[in-house]
Amino acid sequence: MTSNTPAMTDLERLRHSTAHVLATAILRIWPEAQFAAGPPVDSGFYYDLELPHRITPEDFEKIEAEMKNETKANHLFERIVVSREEALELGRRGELAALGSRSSPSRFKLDIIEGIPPEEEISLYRNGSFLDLCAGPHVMRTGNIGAFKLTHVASAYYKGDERNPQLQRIYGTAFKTRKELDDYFAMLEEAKKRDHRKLGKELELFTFDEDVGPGLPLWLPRGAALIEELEKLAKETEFEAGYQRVRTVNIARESLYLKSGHLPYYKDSMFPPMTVEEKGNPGGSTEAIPAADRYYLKAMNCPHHHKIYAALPRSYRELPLRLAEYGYCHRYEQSGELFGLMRVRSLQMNDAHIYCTPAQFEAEFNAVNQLYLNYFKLFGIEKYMMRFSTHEAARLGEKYVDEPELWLQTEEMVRGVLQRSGINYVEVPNEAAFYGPKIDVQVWSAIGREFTIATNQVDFAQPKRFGLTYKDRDNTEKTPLCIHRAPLGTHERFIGFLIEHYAGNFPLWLSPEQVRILPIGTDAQLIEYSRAILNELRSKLVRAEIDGSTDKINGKIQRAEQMKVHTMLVIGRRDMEANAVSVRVHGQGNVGERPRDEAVAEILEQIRTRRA
RNA sequence: GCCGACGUAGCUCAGCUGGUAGAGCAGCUGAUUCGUAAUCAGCAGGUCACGGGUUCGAAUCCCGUCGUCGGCUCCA
Repeated sequence: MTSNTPAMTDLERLRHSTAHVLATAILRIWPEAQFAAGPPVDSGFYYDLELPHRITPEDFEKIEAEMKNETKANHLFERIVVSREEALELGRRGELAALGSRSSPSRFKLDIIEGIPPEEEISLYRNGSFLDLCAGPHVMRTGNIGAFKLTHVASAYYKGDERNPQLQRIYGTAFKTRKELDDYFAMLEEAKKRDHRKLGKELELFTFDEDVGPGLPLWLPRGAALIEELEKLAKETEFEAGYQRVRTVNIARESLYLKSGHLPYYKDSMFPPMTVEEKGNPGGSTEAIPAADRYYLKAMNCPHHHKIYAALPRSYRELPLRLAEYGYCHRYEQSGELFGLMRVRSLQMNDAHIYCTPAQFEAEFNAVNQLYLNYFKLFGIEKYMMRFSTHEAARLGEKYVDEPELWLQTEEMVRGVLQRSGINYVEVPNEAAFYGPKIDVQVWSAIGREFTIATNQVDFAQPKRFGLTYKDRDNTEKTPLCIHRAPLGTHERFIGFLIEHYAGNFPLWLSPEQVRILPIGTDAQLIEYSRAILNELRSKLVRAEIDGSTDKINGKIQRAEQMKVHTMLVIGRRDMEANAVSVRVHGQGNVGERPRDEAVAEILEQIRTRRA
């Protein structure tokens, strides 16, 4: 609210105005409330405030009633331009974000005024007796706000800095019409059904257990099937693209992470080390052995991969060298950050490191971006955004390795790749990895949450730290560039995303249970026929099951549908006699009788081509 | 990590202002020849997250711990 009239959509304008109405209502009930910022957000608006009374959802009704009074009064939103001195004076008298003069100054508003650049105009908005520091814009009158509702309370640090006081943040949403508001809440209800945590439980994909630990998912057989399919996809794709697979261990000595530079930059995100005392020598030698050593659980694969690079002398002829691994990493995320599968402490990354010469960089970096696009096409992901994160010169040596020229040089290379390939991207300063600039890919889950699903990072720092070199054409040793990439992110987050993306209705190739055979009745001959089909499918590596329960056929169908089994083969006497099966597809219902061989062939083809 | 809310059978949930727990589904047993979204009956299943405290008495009140969720900072 401190910049010049920012561009706002009509809906944002309406919601921002609702935030003012919210503040008006709160002051009617709690006149001592102090307000900070109240902007519109994607799903509505919020206003941050400081108040001794803890606002709970039970207070919402009362607050909404006051808000209603304010919209009924249909006050004009009046814009008033003041001088900096006038604004400060009003703030000192407590008249900003207030209904009139108060004993205590409007402390947050005063602080906000301090932050407004001197050349910028300072504006206030008044609706009825409520006056607030605000850049606007607003709707004409409070009565123009069609329908609103408060949704939840949360806490937030002032200006998002944990050293600042914690404020109460009240969230709400608003629309032009009642119907749009109702539709919005109906949509939220629908979205809840897609929540990967709910579906993960219902479809028996994964579980968390207190004894195992927070943020450490256990994959049930049906979830593990999803993992295996993704790995198969990645292995095939990467093999074709010239990657080589490697395998590395889960722990390493402290010295590895000191060398990589992770420890100073990344320590907070790693599990604390374990101290190992080497006792004696199994070989029986009496020679002294280093006493104690600290080992860390690996939080990333790169240092291990660098060691694999270093294991052999490298020639320019071998480059680009692409080392890939689906390694397990462990990161000590803050407890408050954990969120279903989307934010966990143990993760399996679709990781690879590409070592290349500067001349090869553009082609390699671009190939990785293209890999993303191919994957997105396969999964039908249409909405995504590439974020190009760069360094901040002021934080060299602290957040970023102190190599000013290399930063500028590699950032320019990445920018060039992006521009020449015509990919849509946004550039965000001060968000790079400590070792180089990067591209993150953001996607939106069905619930509307934004996630970083993939990453493509340049690393000019670690190869040097590890002393990685290659013998170039001119017989000199040179340091390669390294690209860290994870197009499918981690299994945990990617599968969490896919669950919501498909609402649990996976395409056949991914489906945890691809086919379920449902015999009608328990006739011995029929069971034998059904089992023969089951065995045939399994011999072709199809994840097929048979429902051998004594339920009636409707009951069997119900259970299979509830588990979202992709293809159901209903088999009765009629089918058996015709050497056929009746095919039912989840989401489509009965698609009719098919000759057995044809039905099997069709299933295999659909899996082979990973058809949606 | 910080602020707040929540934590009852495998799952979804009931249990009012304290009087030592209930349903449906799933599970088990038995019966049921059933053609495209639930066949019937019986049985079994809970130290009400964990640990303290208040009380004659606590799933219900208080404190602590753990976990989950909504946010804040952070990230794949």
